[in-house]
Amino acid sequence: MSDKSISSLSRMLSVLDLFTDTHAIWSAEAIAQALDVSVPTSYRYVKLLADAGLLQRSAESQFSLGPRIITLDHFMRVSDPVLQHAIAFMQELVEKTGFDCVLTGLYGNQVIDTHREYSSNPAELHYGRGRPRPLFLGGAPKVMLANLAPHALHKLFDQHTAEIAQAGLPSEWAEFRKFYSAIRKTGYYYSNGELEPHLAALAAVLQKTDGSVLGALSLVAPVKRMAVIDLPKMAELVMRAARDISARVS
Amino acid sequence: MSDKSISSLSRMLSVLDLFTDTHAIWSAEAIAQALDVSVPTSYRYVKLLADAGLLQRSAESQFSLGPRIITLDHFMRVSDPVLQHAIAFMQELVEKTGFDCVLTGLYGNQVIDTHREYSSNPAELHYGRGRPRPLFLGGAPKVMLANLAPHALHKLFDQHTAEIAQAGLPSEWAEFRKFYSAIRKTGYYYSNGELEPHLAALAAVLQKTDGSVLGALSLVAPVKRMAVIDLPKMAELVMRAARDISARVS
DNA sequence: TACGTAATTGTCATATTATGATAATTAAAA
DNA sequence: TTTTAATTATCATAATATGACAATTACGTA
Repeated sequence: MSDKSISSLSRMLSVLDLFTDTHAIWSAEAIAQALDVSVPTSYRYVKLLADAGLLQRSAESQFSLGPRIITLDHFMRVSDPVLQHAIAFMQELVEKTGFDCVLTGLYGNQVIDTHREYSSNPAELHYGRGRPRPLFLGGAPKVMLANLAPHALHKLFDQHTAEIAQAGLPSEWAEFRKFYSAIRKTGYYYSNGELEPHLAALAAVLQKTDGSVLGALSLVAPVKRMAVIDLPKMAELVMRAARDISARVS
Repeated sequence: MSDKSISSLSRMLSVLDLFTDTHAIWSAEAIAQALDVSVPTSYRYVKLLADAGLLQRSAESQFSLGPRIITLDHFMRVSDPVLQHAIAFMQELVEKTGFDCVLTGLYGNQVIDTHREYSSNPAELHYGRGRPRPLFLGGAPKVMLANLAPHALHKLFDQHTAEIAQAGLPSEWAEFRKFYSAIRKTGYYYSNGELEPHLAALAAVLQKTDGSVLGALSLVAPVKRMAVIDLPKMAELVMRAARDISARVS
């Protein structure tokens, strides 16, 4: 690590990291400052990225993320086998329960929702696809981590000490492992107000026949609507759908 | 132009161009061939792009588009003012008409659908966000081009002679211009089976107060369901929504 | 329209680093 | 294990990315 001369290639790519939901527009000059490169170089980066469609000129000598991202995301969706097979089952779950249904993926250390089927009255003014989520809060990450190979889980444990403590999870590896092991045995996880105070979710894992994690399937609803729900029955529904999807993908 | 030594930066970015909906998975070796670089270099590219999250390792020493694209797309959606304001109006249109409602954007020479509100029985097993669309077919591109500054339209005319001919549009600039001018005056365009034989669409333009094009708003439905539709009334609905959205954005 | 300012692109010498050939290592398969 | 393929490391060299500076273009204002 240290500061082993960053390659220009990755430096150019790091321009994209600047663009977030809260800071969606950057000037060439601001980019130059942020990356510690000269202004002409910043313009060069921006030009190349814009030619590739990853950035676009916005009003007033500002730049924002470009249309190619939308297209690439489209390609991902139409060629994602999990998504392909999951949608029908998700729609069915929504119909049966009246709750929102969410599909989540685990990419390295990143948990991202990849699809959401909305009920007629969605649980909230929704985030939808692409929202980055914390690794240790909420149902979907729980069931995915619970089904990871032990060494993979241990790696995450070592890398995220602070986050783990903050989420109120055991700081001892043995305890930590037991916690997730229990979830795996249960087969689902019910999260009550963990990610957002007013929302509850019930999640089950999607996995290939070899046991590797494909993602997670969740039903999401306002906490107060959960009062009258038969949790085991709902869990059975979600787990069956998760198994069916998993089977289709394999 | 000619073959003025392509920079390594853009060559690396061109890796992304290889990934499409029909060819979503590439090996490092295939990439090396496609870009005409050595295999080690191909691995270098792939590694950098994967570190940035734009690619990810797929099974069996293959690579596919990565999770960062999903996140970036998410950022685009939550920070896109047109999308923000359009959704409510689109939902209302769907409710009133029972047809699907589509939001489209024009990015340089690219027409891309950016959002779709589905009716209870969607017009087709849908493409949704991100589908790249032809420039000269269908309603949305028509109304957007019709409201471009003349010089911008002329530029497109010069660059796409073949496509224009194939779409059955005038090959003379004067005629071509008149055609689009007429659409602009009408305020909307009704496309019957142009993009896909069984679909009809009615589109109106979204534009800023200075006249620049923001996008297009369309209602889409199967051709056969159009038999009983009062076209002028429907046009009025779409145009009003388009004006309302435009006003909000400005 | 012309002017003045900021934004953007071009030029060029130099240092940086991207590249291919080859070798070494790791991962997967048998 | 052995064998094969996949991936990374090494290193000399050619390629090119970079910054300083200048030139140009775009843009708002008088």
